[in-house]
Amino acid sequence: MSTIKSLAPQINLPAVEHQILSFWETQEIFKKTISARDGQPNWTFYEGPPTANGKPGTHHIEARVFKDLFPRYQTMKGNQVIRKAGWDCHGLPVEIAVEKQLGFSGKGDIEKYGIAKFNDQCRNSVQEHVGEFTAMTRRMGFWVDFDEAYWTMSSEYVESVWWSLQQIWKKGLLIQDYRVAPYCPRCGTGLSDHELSQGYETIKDQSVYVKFQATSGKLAELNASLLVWTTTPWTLVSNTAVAVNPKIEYQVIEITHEEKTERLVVATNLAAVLGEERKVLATFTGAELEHTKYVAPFDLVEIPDAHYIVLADYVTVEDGTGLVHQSPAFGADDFAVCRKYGLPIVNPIAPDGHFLPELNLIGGVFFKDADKPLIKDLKSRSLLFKQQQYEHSYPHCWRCHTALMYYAQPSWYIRTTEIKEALLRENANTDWHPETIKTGRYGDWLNNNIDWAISRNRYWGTPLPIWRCENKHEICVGSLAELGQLSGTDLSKTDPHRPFVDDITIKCEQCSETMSRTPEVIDCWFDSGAMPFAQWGYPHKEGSIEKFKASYPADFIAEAIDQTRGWFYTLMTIGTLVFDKSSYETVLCLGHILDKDGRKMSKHLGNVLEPMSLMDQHGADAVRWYMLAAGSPWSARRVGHDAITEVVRKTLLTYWNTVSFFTLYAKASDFKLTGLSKDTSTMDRWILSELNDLIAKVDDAYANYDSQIAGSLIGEFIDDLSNWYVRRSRRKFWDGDSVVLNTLYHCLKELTKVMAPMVPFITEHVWQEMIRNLEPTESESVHLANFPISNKSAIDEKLSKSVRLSRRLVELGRAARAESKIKIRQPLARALVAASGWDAMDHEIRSHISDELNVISLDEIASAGADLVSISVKANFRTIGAKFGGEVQAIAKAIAASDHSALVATIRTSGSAEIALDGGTKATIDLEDLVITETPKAGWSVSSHSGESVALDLTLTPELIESGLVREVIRAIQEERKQSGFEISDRISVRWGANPQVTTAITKNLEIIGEETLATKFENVSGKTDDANELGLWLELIKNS
RNA sequence: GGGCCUUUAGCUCAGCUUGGUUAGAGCGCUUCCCUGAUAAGGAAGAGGUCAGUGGUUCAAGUCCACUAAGGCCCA
Repeated sequence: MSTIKSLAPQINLPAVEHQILSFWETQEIFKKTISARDGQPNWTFYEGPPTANGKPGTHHIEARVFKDLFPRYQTMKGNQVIRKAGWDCHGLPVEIAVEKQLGFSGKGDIEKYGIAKFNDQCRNSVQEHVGEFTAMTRRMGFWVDFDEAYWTMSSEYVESVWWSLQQIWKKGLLIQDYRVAPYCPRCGTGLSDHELSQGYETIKDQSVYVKFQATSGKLAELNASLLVWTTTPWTLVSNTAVAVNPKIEYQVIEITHEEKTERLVVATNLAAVLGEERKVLATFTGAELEHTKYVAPFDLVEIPDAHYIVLADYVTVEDGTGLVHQSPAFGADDFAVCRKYGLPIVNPIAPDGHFLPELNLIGGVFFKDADKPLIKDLKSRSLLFKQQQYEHSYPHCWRCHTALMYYAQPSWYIRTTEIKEALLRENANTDWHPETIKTGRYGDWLNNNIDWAISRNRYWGTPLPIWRCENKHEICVGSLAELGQLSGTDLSKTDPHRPFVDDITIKCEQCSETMSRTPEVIDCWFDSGAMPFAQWGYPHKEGSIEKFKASYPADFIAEAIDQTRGWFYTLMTIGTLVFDKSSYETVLCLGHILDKDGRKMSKHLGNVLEPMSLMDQHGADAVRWYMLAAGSPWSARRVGHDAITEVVRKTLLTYWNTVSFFTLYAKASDFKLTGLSKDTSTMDRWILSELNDLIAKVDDAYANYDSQIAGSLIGEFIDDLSNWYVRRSRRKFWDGDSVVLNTLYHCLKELTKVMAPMVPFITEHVWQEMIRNLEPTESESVHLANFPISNKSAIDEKLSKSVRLSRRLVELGRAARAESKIKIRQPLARALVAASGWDAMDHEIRSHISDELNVISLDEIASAGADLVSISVKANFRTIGAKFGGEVQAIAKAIAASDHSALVATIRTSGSAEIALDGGTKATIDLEDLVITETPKAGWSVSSHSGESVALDLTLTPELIESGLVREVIRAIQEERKQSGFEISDRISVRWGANPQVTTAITKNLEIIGEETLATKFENVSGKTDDANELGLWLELIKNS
């Protein structure tokens, strides 16, 4: 027979959490939550693998809290939720970290060092950081299976990725093309669009207006020059053409500039750049200017058959001159236009970002540094019309902050534009939280979809499995086994990374030439987007096909908003490319975590909250609750210590103290668990109604991925339970009433289960210390329990409303008390109440009001008689506005001017009343159109709000004063008991002395005082009043032995 | 340059979908009250031109337009 343990109200949450962590581990609770659901429906969650290239930050906790809550909830709902951890191992971030560590400054250093050794370092770096992520993940209580974690660098993962690339290649969607793409000259690699978006910085550049002398057609006859504006003077070296918009109007304008007469061509709408005084010599449409030849600004590189005007619709008159200089190697639009005209694509810049060394003037100069000498040269040849500083945001490498260049380069693309319709279809079927992302940010992105550049000229990544021969025959390999067969070697033990795969050659089936691997590795975003199948090694590994089929697509994924173009996109796209179906059905898209001042957390600002110490200071539950329930998960939120402390105080400790309270009194009264009693009070019925309502609503909120609503509902219930149910039932707990103890126990048990997915530690602690203690046959862990089922028949909406009204009336009464300056300990004879809903309020609820306000009787205000009550009335604009529209002000005025008592009397007897308006018209109003406030006329303390009033009769009789004194005495003795450190059930003897008035009160009420304070003996020590309190009372308590 | 979001008390945020006449809550501050579970609870007070301007309406924090500041995303 277990006896109940009394749990101290003080609790060290972080310390408890460490105990719980070791309990979970030794008992393998996580594994049991999964094996217990064998044979039950799968609920699939995909873990988006963090890149293990640095220490985890507090923002990593955010997504992981949500990734834990819903799987825990679904498990409690009876589903099997398999959770594989994952690590994103490849990619530039890892390479950069290693480069830094080794003090490298570019690709040359890596190749000198050796790719094999470098990649080894990358592998080590990943393993090192994974340790820190694992520790943080464990500490926060995020349950994922680390033993079965997938690593994107493992052979089976890489082979699976190869297989998917082969599928895409077979569909003709994996191709090599020249494209102008953002390129980091330092890293020596192109960047994908989702990488690009992370690195915009605002910088100042020199923008220049340059004159190109026309040499053919009408413009040459007019001796005019094209005026061209550019923010990238270095691209003028490879100027190939000038684009105009065929529909825009252009003018030849004569001006005097720097004491010379010049004739310049600009778009009519932008002619203002030439100054105020200008003479228009001719007007052309852009279309008329096509093929006009001109003299190129520089003659440093040879560009044959070029330098004429071309037409392009993208040219606008928003800035510049309406004539756009074309340098096809360095601009995507330029490239497309020049290709259309069959113009050559000439690139004078080497892959390291420096101009080719053999060039005059700027040979060997870094592209960004070439602007100055080039501008100087233009000036010396009088080709520079004007230059000015231009501030704009320009893309930089997101890792090394080097200014990027748009650069024509051979690159491998996945033709995602070919499957745009399918992507839009899949997106339409996806359940986004919040919903706006679907058609907003993400939908826009899909609508403007461009082909995915997936190759990287780097080292540490999944090698692109394409082999080619001299004659451009190519083959895409889907596994090491296949590669071994083609190359005629046993590769089963080969690491499928560079440089090992680079050495493997194949004999071309078509021409017998040697095929070697194309040198690129792939975008690591492809790796993570392939995890739905690659995590199982699909389709090569044994059993992977079944496992994949059972877990595709995911029911649920969750990440922060920056993944819209990252993982959310690659996951959906690869799924659609390979299986014609998106990889997930529901996606929760979270806002970012900011510091307490609303700034992004970053190392260089020094405002990063270190997650481990945050959790060790406040507890992981507190951090979890904050992330889940404070503010909207989808908007950016600030995190600071104060906000988390509040969670502890308000929610977690209030919950814990209610538990502690229960155990204290359950122990004191030798509690027997009997289940819910049929013989309950209104208060019991009320809290059980609230409980069942809570269960239903939280169930709903969790099912809809709304942790914020779940959190606020739970918070309200904890407040109801602790600050109303327990507070109002205190007397019964003191008496050891089995009904209230069982009701409270039931509420706490169900509440614990409802809260468990959000705050798994403290609920587990309560489960072990209280529930398993009383019910040893209950499940081993709260996380193995089923989610409670709401008993809908117990929900009593009317009762709930009635209790809410009673609590509002208590508030009003307390305000009236404060106003009157009469302490609550002093009983009053009577309070009068005016409120709709009072009639329906049951006797017990009314008694709680009189108890709280310490008044002997409580009556409806009408019973006080008409002469005692004054009535005031206001228009209820909401109903009157709906009924009368424009007349509302006139009616309100008429109501205000009417005899309020008479108006109310009429409506109360006949249901409606006619009131006359200023213009002679009449309006019929009824009770709902009025806000009635009834207050007593004199000798009362009154408080009113929204038509509800409580009035206190302030008359004090000698009897009332005496019982006030008795209450003071009881309170003083209780305080003294507490001070003396007595147990709540200790019996005591009281030695006392007091002034005559108090002495009379005490001697007349010894029995009551004794009952309340557990005092069995009283001894009046007369004359002992030297150190009496303000009441004139002296006390000494002795514990009975 | 384009799109989206935010702007309400000293601080953190509700309220806006569905417009209604005293704009709420928490934290912090002051005074007081209650209390044999509580690190809690309650009342009162100080603290708001609901970013600004204009419009729609009998009535705007709420709807519309524009502007500003901040943020995010794209170019």
